[in-house]
Amino acid sequence: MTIDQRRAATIEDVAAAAGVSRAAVSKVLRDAYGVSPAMRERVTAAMVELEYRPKVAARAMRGRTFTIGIEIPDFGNQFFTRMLGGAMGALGGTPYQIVIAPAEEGSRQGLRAIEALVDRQVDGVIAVSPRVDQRGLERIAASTPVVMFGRHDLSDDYDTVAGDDVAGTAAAMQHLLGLGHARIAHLTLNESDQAERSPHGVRLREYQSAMAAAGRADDVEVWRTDEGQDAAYETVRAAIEAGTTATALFAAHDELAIGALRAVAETGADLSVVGYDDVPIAAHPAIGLTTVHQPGDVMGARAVQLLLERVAGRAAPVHEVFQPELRVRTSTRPPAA
Amino acid sequence: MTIDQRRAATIEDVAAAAGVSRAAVSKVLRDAYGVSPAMRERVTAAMVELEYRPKVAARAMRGRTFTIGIEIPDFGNQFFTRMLGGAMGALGGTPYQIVIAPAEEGSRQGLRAIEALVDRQVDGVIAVSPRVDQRGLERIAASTPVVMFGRHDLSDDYDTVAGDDVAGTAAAMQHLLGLGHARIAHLTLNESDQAERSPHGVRLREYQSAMAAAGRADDVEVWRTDEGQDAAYETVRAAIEAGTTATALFAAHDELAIGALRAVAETGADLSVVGYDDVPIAAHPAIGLTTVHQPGDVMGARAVQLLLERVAGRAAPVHEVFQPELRVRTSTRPPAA
DNA sequence: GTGAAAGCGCTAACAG
DNA sequence: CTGTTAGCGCTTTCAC
Repeated sequence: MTIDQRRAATIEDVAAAAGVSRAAVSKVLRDAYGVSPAMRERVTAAMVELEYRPKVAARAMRGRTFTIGIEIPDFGNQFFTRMLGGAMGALGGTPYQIVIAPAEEGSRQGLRAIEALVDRQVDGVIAVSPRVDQRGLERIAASTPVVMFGRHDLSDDYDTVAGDDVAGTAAAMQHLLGLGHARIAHLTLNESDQAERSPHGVRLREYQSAMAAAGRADDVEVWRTDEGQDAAYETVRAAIEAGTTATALFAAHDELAIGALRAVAETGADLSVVGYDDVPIAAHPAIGLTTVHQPGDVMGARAVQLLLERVAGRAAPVHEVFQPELRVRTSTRPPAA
Repeated sequence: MTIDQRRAATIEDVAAAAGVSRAAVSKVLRDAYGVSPAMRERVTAAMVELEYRPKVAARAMRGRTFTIGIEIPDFGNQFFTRMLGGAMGALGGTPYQIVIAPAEEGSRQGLRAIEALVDRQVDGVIAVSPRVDQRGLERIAASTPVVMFGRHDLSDDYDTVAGDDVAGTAAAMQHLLGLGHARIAHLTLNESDQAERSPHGVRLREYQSAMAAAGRADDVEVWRTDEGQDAAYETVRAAIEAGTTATALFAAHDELAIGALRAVAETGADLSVVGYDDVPIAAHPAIGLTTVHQPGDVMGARAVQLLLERVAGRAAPVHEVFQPELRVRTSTRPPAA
C-alpha cells in the first residue's frame, strides 16, 4: 500500500484502517479511559502505518493544543536564552511544545506578540517583555493562563517569577561602595522608570536608595540609553568625554555593561563597571565583568511549572522570587584616587 | 452593552451585531471580493465593538494560518539571532506572524521541532539546524513550503539560503597563511563531517584543501569539540597543554573561537584565532576576534521572502548563496618565530 | 451584493 | 468496552 503524499492521514483514515470508530482512535490518542489493549494495539499499528499525525488546529477547536507560548522581547540578551533553556528542560517528557513569539519594540508590540500566541490557541503564555501593559495582560489572563517573567507584578490574575532585584542591586552597590567608590553612576534604559515594578525600574530605584543611604544622594547620576550594546557604548563614551567624575558605573544589565566596557577600553577611563544577569560572556577573562548572577535556567523551569499548574486548574496567584548572587571579576577595583 | 469576558466573540456574534450573515463577515475579514462599502463599515464597527479576534485554529481548518515557523538549533549562537532579526523585518507589514520552535540536540530533534510546527499548521517553515535529515525535510516539503537556512542542499523540493563557506574559509585561511602561519589547526564540532553540505562540513573540507594547496597537508590538525563556548575552551586548553605546535587556529564559528580565546588568554599561548559569523561581541575591543562576517540579517530576510514566494505557489527551487567578508581584528598576528 | 449550507479534523458526551 | 453524534469557528462554493 503506497502512502498518498497529497493528503495527510486523518483520524478517520486510521479508524478505517484499524476497523474501529473515530472515537476509539481519539481515545487511544488521548490515553482516555475505556480502550482494550487489543484495540489500542491495532489502532497504534494503523497510526504508524499511515504516518498519522493529529492536526493541532482541529484539536484546538475542542480541547488543548499542548503548546505553550513564550513571548520574548530581545534575543540579543543572553539571559533570556538561559531562561529558555530552563523552560525547555522543564517541558522535556511532557507532551507540551514551546513556541516563541518575538516581540518588537514597545509594550504594544509585546502585547501584540502575546495576542498572536493566544489567537493560535496556546494553552498558556509566559510573558517576558518588561514593558507589556499590565491591564492588557490581565485581560488575556482572564481566559488563558499567564506567567509573567521578570517583573514583580502582584496581579491576582497571573503568576510571576522574578529575581530579587532589590537584593541584587544592594549587593552590587555594596560591593562598589565597599571598594571605596563614592561617585557611582547608573546606566539604564530610557523608559525604565515608566514601569514601576519592572526589573530596571526596581534597580533604578534601589540604586538611588543605596546612594542616599550611603550619604551620596548628591552624586546620583543616571545615564539613559537605548537598548543594545552599541547604544550603551555611545552613551558611556559621551559621558566620559563630557568629563564625568563618576568612578564607577552600575549598569542595569550585562549587555549595557559590556557596551560600557568597550567605552572604558577605548578611552582608557578609570571606571569600574558592574552588570546584572551574568550572561555567559561576562565570565570570559577578556571581559571579566563583575555582575549580579541570576539563575535564569531555574527561573525559566519554574515559570513553566507554574504555568502547567495553572493549565491544570490552579487559580490562586503565585508570586515567586529568586535570589541573585554577586560575582566579582576584574571590571571592578578601588578608585584610583 | 457589557462585553462578556467568559467567551470570546465569534464570527457569528459579529454577524449578529452587524445584522449580516457569517459569510459576509468572513469576506470583510479576508478582503474578499463582493462587499459593499456600507456593509464593510458596519461589520468593521461590530468587530471593534466586540473586540473580535479570528481564531487561527478555526481558520487553519480551511485556509491559511498566516504563520511561518522557524526552527532554531541554538539560541546561544548570536548569528541566528541576527538572522531572526532580518526575518522579522521582512515580515513587517505583512499579516504573517513568526513562531519559533527551538530544537534540542540531534538531527531527530530538529525534525521533531519542524514537525511540531507543521502539526500546528504553519504556512511554511524555515529550517536552520544544520543536521536535520534531508530525507525527512523533503517529506515535509512535499506538503509544506520549506526553506533551509545555512546548508548547501540542492534539493528540488525546497529552497536554500546559505553563505559561501568555500569563499569564507578561503579568505580566513589566506589571511592566516599570508601572516606567515604554517601550522594551522581547525576547531570544529564532533559531527561536522557527517553532514556533507552543512556549513561546518564545508568549512572543514575547505580548510583541508587550503592546507594542501599551501603545501601543508601534513600539518592538518582537526580539533573536535562539543557545542558551546565552555566545551571549546576545554578542548583548546587541552590541546595547548598537550603541547600543540600549531600557531594559528581556524574555528568553525565564533562561539568556538571565543572559547578558544579564553584558553589562549589563560595559558598565554601564542595562538592566532579566526572565527566565523562575526557575532556582535567579536568586535568588542576586549575580544577583537578576526572573523568571517556573514550578512545574517539580509540572509534571514531573503529566506522569508523565498518562503512567501513558495507559499504563493512557486514550485521551482531556488538556491541562493551570500558572500561573506573577512574582518581582521586583533586576535590574529604573525607567528612569533 | 449577499446569504445558506456544507464541511475541515477532532473531542466529548451519550447510548448501546 | 465500543460506536454514534453533535458541534468547535471559520471558509467557500453556490444559489438567490
